[in-house]
Amino acid sequence: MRSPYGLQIIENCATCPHKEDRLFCNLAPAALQRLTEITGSATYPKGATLFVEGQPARGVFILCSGHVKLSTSASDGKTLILRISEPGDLLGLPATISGRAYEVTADVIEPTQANFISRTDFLNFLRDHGEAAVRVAQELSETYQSAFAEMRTIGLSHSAGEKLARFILDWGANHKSENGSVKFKLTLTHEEIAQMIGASRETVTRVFADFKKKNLLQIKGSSVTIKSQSGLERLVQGS
Amino acid sequence: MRSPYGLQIIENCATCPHKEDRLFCNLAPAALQRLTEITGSATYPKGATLFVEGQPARGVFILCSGHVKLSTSASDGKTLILRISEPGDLLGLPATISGRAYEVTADVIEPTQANFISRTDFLNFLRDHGEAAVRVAQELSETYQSAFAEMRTIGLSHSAGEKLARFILDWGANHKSENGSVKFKLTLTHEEIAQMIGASRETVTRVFADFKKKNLLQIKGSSVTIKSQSGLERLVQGS
DNA sequence: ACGTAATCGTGACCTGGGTCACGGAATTGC
DNA sequence: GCAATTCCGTGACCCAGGTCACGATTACGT
Repeated sequence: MRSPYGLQIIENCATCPHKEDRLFCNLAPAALQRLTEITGSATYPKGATLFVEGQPARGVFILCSGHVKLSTSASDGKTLILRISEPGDLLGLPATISGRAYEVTADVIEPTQANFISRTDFLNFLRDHGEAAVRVAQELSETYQSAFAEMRTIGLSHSAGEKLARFILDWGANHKSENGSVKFKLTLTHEEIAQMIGASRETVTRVFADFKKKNLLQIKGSSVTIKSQSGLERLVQGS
Repeated sequence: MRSPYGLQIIENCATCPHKEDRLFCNLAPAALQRLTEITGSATYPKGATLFVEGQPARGVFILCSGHVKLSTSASDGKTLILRISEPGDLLGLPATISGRAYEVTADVIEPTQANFISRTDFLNFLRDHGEAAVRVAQELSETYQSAFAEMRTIGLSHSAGEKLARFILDWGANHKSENGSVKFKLTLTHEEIAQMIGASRETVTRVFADFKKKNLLQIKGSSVTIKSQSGLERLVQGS
């Protein structure tokens, strides 16, 4: 079965590749059963928007495949990208739980399949299954702590070079490729990277050029190779 | 009964003035009973530290009275103050739930009474009382969303003036005093304010002077009066 | 009250990086 | 495979605000 966007559909959670390592795995069978009953699945093309910052929370999305960009933007149009979500992530959790508005905007950046659970269904489910509620609290705590780490690197304003180095190291760690050497595809535009580290597009270009000149990185098209992990790490720690 | 620091001690949660509006109020009596069993109380002098960023989480603190400063700091010594906690707040919740290290440092800035619940006791309590777990998830979500709002104002770097204006409006909103006009005590040093908005001490001084000159504020010692709410609000919204 | 330490006020200076303005390279769409 | 768009690279300019330096004030301990 294929979606309109050439996306392989994952039939249900039992066969989902993220079954093992994610939030609601080893719950009691009854809980799992209930969960599948209240879950609806859908696919989205690149460019679709799951929800928008400020919109009242409708419910949570569980990312099955594809990538989604979470961002927030100021009145003057400036945008800050907070995270690129991976399959297995829950989107819109804090807003759904607290009942406030979504605090970020979620844009699909590549064809994506996601499950949806409405707010009321989800809250009832949690109330009936304490174990799941604790799991959710844990997930929230972790989200909080990473958002927080993010915030530190932006807030305690390091230089643009430091922030970019940190970003590359993080990205490399999550997108390790095969052969041992740290080489990966960086599918974001300079503009997007700029928005992730809180800098301008031009600065990103310049710092990349600088890193290349200093032999910290090698860049060919969208593929990046880290030539000197230690060099980047040295940049990250203050001074 | 008085503590060594001249602090009025609150005997137990039943008589606590925050009983009504806080996290674990209208729980089932059994849950409340269990909660008091696992809660220990203590008082702390100004300057004491409840926990330090990076330390493994021991448990949560419930602030009964006094104020606690939550901050994080970078290797180069720069500090970012995230929040001044008020009585009724839970401190160290995300770290305690997730089992990771405390993500902030909590320093007592005025004599304080706080209750403590150890991590294992707390987790067991949550598992046994699903309703409380949902409550905790809500609290986490809200903490997350405010931290997040904080992050936006710092990250989408507005000018120092904008950030200070926003800070003053927020502070004023939470510390409204009597007579209708917005006048309040600002018990923080310029240094601390600087750390809250991510600026240097001198800049804070200068912007304050500027606001005073523009008749937005009136400052006498540590008491601040907002002369033109609308003027400040105009500064806040971009451009 | 008095000395010490912490805070505040202000000027001079300097720089990181934002902004503007292009032209060239690379994708994308038809 | 050609046009249109989007992205990348780079120079010129500039300014908000960080840093340093130092003196004036205020708060605090004993």
